[in-house]
Amino acid sequence: MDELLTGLNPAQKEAVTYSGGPLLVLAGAGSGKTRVLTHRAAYLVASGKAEPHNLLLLTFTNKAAEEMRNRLYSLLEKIVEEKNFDRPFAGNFHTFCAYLLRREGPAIGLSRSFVIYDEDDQLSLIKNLMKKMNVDDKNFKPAAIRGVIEHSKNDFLTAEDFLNLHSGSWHQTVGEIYRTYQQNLKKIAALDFTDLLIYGVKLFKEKPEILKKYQRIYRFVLVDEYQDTNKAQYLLTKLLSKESGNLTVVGDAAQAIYSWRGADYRNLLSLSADFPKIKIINLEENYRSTQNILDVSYQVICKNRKHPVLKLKSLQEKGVRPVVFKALSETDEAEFVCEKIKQLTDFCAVAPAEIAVLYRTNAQSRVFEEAFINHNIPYILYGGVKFYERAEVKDVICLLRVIHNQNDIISWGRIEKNFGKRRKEKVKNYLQSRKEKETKVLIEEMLEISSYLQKFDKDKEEDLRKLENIKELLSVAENFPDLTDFLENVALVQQEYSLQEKEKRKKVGEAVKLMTLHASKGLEFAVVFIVGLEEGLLPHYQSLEDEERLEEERRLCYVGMTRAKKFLFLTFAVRRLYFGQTNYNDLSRFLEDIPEELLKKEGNWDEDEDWELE
DNA sequence: GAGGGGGCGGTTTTT
DNA sequence: CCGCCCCCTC
Repeated sequence: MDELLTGLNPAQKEAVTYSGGPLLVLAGAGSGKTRVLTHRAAYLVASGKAEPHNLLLLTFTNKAAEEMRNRLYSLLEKIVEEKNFDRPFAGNFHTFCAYLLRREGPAIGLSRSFVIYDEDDQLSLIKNLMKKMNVDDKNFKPAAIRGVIEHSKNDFLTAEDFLNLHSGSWHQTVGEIYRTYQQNLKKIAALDFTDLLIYGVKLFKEKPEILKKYQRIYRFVLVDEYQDTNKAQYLLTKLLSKESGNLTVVGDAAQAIYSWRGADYRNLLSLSADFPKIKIINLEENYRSTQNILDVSYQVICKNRKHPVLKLKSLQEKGVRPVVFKALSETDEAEFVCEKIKQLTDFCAVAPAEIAVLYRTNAQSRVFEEAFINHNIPYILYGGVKFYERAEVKDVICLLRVIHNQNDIISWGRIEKNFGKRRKEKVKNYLQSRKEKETKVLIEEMLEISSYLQKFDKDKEEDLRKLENIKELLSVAENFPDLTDFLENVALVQQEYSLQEKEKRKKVGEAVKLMTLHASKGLEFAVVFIVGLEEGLLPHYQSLEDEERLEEERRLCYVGMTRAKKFLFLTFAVRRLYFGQTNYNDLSRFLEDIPEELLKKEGNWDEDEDWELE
């Protein structure tokens, strides 16, 4: 038990051992927050307050969930073996809700064998409905409508609420689409991602006896990255822990960067109202960055007024001042980054793998890719199409989904479109005669009868990659012989199996990382370049008019800066070619917020050029 | 059913 | 400027 506390600082220790009910841990960047959460969970077990199955650990993303699970399981390994305990549930909200609804869904009228629709399926369904309803897709963009529907659902607004709330013909039409969309999901027995969460809440609200059952099982609810929860997730955690009061949440409002998809950092703050006796612990010791980096980051984030900001203290040395580089153009900027990388790797013993280039938009990556190729710098580009979203993979999955649920008209529609009418008929015939089989066998047989693979030309590199991906899918299927399990994993775990991903993994240890600021959350690097610090880019031009959104851009900048352990470079370009247009942007207001003496200027500054340009 | 051409849109992205 | 999506044609 004591080994769970060794190496923790006093605040961390207090958070791990606190036994008085609701607990809110405000954990700054690099302050060891996942460590606190997992150690607390393990401590509850070690001290005999809970058995592992009484714990429920939740977070938003698979990546974070996996990290959390691995760390916790290794902490619990010994005791689980000794006492023959089950391992606790540690996963993301959607997976938990899917588990819950497969079990208890019938109580609120759901089919146990519902399919889960992803964004692509949602769009197909919406387009499908719009055609039937004779709505033109010029004035009514399916993607926009999908967004509106999702937002409404996140706010627990039904189609009827939506129609009552908005007048205007555009909204009335969208409301009608929303209503039809929901009806169709019901008919198909499909749930979209948001449904998983809101039906989870609905279940608990409408069936108190079921809620009670789960409250008694999960006597300790622990949530990581609480600033990323949306309304439904907030309600879920609140409902589950209402009886026990044992809710532990960890988060940092200053790192909330996902409000555009429904996350609301105010959930972190409203907990105090819902649990008046909540204990609040601040983690302000930073193990990651030098004090110089933290000072610069603080100057940026402290301008935010709508949420508390922690003042972090570094446990590392003072370090060197972050550099601000003025580039003449976007190519000049990329050249500077290459030069610095060469210097750092050649003379400062920094490994390329320890370096990251972070940008606001994916479109900025191209220039860096070109420069890295020219300079022979190995790199990995993050972002791009996901394995399960690849056309060929999705096609095969649709074959399986119609086995699972023959009413799935969206999958049938896709099969007809991508396989042709004749092959679709063959698939239909096959379904009449099939027996229970393992997933892999099912795929093989269906590929055979639909002669799908013949679509591809082995001599074309592109097609070869697609065949490779299908092969990969087959080997995933080996791990999930049960079809329902397989489809659930496909929908919710979304692990990467693509060939590209394998190549990436091989390079991880030796290449510079290129990614968006969003993608960098939770990671750390010895050297960080934040590029394109310009008005219109960071902050992004679509955020300039709105105070809330500007604050989020500022948090995004802060998240990027606090990824850096030793060296931080901030760059901007006076002139930039972007989407084929030359722009002359002012330097970012976030840079102007930093007192000049905290930075070191490099690049094309004019003699005595004022820091404050405005 | 495939392949070419025109038009348009382009922030971030997880489940 | 690039890439995707849709539609048209053969």
